[in-house]
Amino acid sequence: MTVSVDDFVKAIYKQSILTKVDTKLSTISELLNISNAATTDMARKLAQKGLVNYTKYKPLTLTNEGEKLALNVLRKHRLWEVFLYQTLELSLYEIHQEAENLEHFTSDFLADKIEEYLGNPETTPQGAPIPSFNGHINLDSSQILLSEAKAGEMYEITRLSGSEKDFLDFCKSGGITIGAKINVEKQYRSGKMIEITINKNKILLHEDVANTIYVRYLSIS
Amino acid sequence: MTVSVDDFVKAIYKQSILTKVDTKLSTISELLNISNAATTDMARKLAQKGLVNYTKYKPLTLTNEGEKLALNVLRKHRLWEVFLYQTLELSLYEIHQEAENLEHFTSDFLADKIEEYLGNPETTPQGAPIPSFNGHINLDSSQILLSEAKAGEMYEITRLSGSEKDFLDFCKSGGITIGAKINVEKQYRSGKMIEITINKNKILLHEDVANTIYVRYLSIS
DNA sequence: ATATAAATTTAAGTATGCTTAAATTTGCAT
DNA sequence: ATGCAAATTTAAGCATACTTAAATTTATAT
Repeated sequence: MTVSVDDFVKAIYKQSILTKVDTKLSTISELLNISNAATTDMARKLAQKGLVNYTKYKPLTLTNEGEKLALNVLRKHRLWEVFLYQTLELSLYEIHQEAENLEHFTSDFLADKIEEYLGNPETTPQGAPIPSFNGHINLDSSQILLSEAKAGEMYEITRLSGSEKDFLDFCKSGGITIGAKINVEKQYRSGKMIEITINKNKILLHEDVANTIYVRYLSIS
Repeated sequence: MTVSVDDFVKAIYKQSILTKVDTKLSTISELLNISNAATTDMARKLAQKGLVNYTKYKPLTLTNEGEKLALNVLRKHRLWEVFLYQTLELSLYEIHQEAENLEHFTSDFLADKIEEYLGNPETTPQGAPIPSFNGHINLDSSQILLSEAKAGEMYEITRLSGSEKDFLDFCKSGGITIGAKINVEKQYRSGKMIEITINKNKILLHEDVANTIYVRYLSIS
């Protein structure tokens, strides 16, 4: 498969698990930064190849085959992230950038070797689950988006799914790291903001940010 | 740069240091397994980009810029080879295959990190010198091709430059490894063969094979 | 129900990196 | 020096992965 095909199925996959609504063609165009015409083109080609279900004017979904490919690419991406973080000590931002390139040119054989070397890690340093070689992925249902957390309750941060430098720098400086305990102080629904405290520090987050942070409910605070 | 461009300048570079004669266009076509028409096309495009010196019907050479690019790609290739061999314990054949893909998608930044992690290795497991980040390469003049070695003299194997599975398997099973001491028994110039002994074992090699093995002269045998 | 806005598709065109076939140039042998 | 073979270039064409602009379909609001 080509880089474009990998990225295409990966985009549909990520979008489909992120939001439960159907994946609009234009959403994929935006994610991949290509025109709608190019997306239509690709959708037709990949339908032909049996990777995408495509009917004119309808949302895009992956076939089983397409999902398998997406998970395979995601697996390689995430194994590289763990490796680059643990072994070569790159930053959270750097590992994403490098893995984005390496994922497309990593054989299944090499991915297995990396996985073995790392001791079969379950998640990346950002807390993302790593699909197994056979396409299984651990979608932990106890994790919810921070934007969906209840005010007055305590949670543990389990995953930072954003990959932008600003986001990761902000999280680091604010103590928003995997495993950190937080209190959700208030949800400003109309303002699309959420107020949390970490180690007595108040932090106000916009929904866009809270939508890329996953947490797990801690019953007793 | 694209994969094709990387491979093109790499092919010219390798060819130019391997043989001292001018690099024919058709040689590059063969090495890259593309048509002469495609090579002509690429040569014109890369001349335009300042990477290749190209005049119709004349041999191909690299500009300084082109050589720098070739050495940069070679550096990444060879750093990956060391890494895959030492850290992930792949075979000599496997490391070449994987590095061939990874080399094109490795940032200078990542290459530096790998180099640092490995402790600034001088050569690959096959004995090939690793160019430095600034494009310097240690072309050890004390090394000669086995095919040019003198009968009756003793040599040390310093490099296996072939990358085919059969070649590497043959070398391994015959004890032809980096650092091994050999005696050159006879040069069958007309038959393009050479007879050597390693650990009392006689081995007869064809010129094609002897041309991918580098040795260093050992004065006292 | 229907106009209109939004989303999507179609059409035409571009760059890259190839192909094969035909034309041309170069170099070597006599 | 010339004529032929080998090497190279030109020409025409193809697939991929895009672009913009125009046409069409779908969804929404009144």
